[in-house]
Amino acid sequence: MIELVNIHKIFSDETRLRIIILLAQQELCVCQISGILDVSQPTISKNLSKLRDTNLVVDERKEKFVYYKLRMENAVFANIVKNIVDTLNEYPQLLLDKSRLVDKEKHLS
Amino acid sequence: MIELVNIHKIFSDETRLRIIILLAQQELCVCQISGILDVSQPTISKNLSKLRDTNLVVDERKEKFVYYKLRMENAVFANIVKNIVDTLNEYPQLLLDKSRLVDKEKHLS
DNA sequence: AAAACATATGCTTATATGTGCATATGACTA
DNA sequence: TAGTCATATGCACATATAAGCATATGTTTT
Repeated sequence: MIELVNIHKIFSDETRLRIIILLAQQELCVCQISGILDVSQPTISKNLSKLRDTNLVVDERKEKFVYYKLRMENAVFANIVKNIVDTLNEYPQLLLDKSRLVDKEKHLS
Repeated sequence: MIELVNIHKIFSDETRLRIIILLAQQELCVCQISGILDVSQPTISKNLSKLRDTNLVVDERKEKFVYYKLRMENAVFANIVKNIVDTLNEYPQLLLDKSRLVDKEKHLS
């Protein structure tokens, strides 16, 4: 019950929601998320810490960067993420974030 | 996007969550909810007001009582409610609330 | 080893939010 | 029409939470 409430609290912040949906596309490091969402590095870092504390992401260092990826073990969490991703067209901001991610990926190739 | 966040805020409070799941069983008046959940009347009333302001419940007066029932038009909201109701066994408090509701109904017959 | 860089964290401030208590409101009833 | 009852609301208070800024931490690279 408390866990149920806490999961919904996680989605009750716009910044955190945007981070989660970005990570639903692929794993990313702090500076990539900060750049794509145009949100300060400490804000991203703190939100990711909260997600890690709730066991909703895992982090892994690769050279200079710390990459975060979603953990989908929690069924409630996974369902909510899936529902949002499946209806992404309804959320312009999330679509924009996703397109920015894709653009940045292109520049790498 | 903001609406998405607001829906999740609705579920981010234990009292409100309990009210919603109770109402998922049947429509109820303020004093019934207050009695079943053992939460003060003003608290129940304020939470119901918030739900009404978000268009998630409707109220209807019948004699001395004001009955509230869920509105299921919002797909995001409806999905979350359904997921919780479908896995109610995982949430002892919600099961207890439901059993208290059933008990009170029995006394009426 | 030192410098540079990515990330994490402490502190502060602003704001939001939940509840208790008292009381207002408004409809039903005698 | 008064009184009673169910519900709503205003105010005060406590708490939670998000973000900014500065800076600490720790790893990599030269």
